[in-house]
Amino acid sequence: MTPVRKTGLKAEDAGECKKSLLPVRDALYVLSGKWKLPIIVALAHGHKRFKELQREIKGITARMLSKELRELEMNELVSRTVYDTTPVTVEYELTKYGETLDTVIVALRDWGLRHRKKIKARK
Amino acid sequence: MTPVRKTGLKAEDAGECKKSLLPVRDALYVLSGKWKLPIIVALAHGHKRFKELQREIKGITARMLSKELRELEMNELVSRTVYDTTPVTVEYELTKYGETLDTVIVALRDWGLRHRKKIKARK
DNA sequence: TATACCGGTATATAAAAGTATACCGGGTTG
DNA sequence: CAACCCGGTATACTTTTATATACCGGTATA
Repeated sequence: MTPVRKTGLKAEDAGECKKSLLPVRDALYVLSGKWKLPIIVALAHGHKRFKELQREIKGITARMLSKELRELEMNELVSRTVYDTTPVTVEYELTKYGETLDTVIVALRDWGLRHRKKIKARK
Repeated sequence: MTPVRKTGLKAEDAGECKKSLLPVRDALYVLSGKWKLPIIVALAHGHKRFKELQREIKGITARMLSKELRELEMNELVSRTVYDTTPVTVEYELTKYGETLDTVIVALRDWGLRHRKKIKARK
């Protein structure tokens, strides 16, 4: 007896499935927190400065923006470049690697859209 | 000038992208919390009773299991069936709809695996 | 009769995540 | 000289999320 599907959830045995829990967690962790997505989306259209981001992302405090940017930077999803202008300019940009999140964000969006419709429909 | 890619992050204009933030959030919300994934994975191989789940998912308390199952049930990802046996049996099962999470979990897993490798490689 | 299993709930607490607010040095503009 | 912009940090606080622990009624088993 071999699995019918290669990638499906039920196709894999319990051991395999449990092993995949960690990578899934890793991916979710990278996107976790209230502000990561808004930041990624804001940077998807090109580099932005700190204050630009803060103005564009409604409601975020400097503290959270700074913290989340640092985490994204540590995961190499975002790059930080300091320009020695006056006053100093700091530019944040989605890295090439950061752009690979594309796939997973699209998957989340598509399922999310479907879910929204379902939830609305049942009222 | 039209976008080169149809589904990519950068392919869409700012408005479109911001709109997609909500569905992405919805999808992430459904998977949010420490125990949702472990529960989904445990149920991916067929129905389980409450205590079975609790035994299988190491470290979860009855309170959290109960709470997370209720949330999954509200989102129609999991069904709850009470059998009038003695003692009473309560079975939880992934719904057909719950199985559609498949795609997004696979996307997360694949990116997560890639990310794991990257992080390990740079040490 | 005592003990254990089932499927939970209630209460209290701890830990994590997010917010509010003030402040910093360096530079520029009025 | 005062006020403002930049790119943040520090401290204290609130809210959310998760844990620990005790307990419940009903039934079966020793």
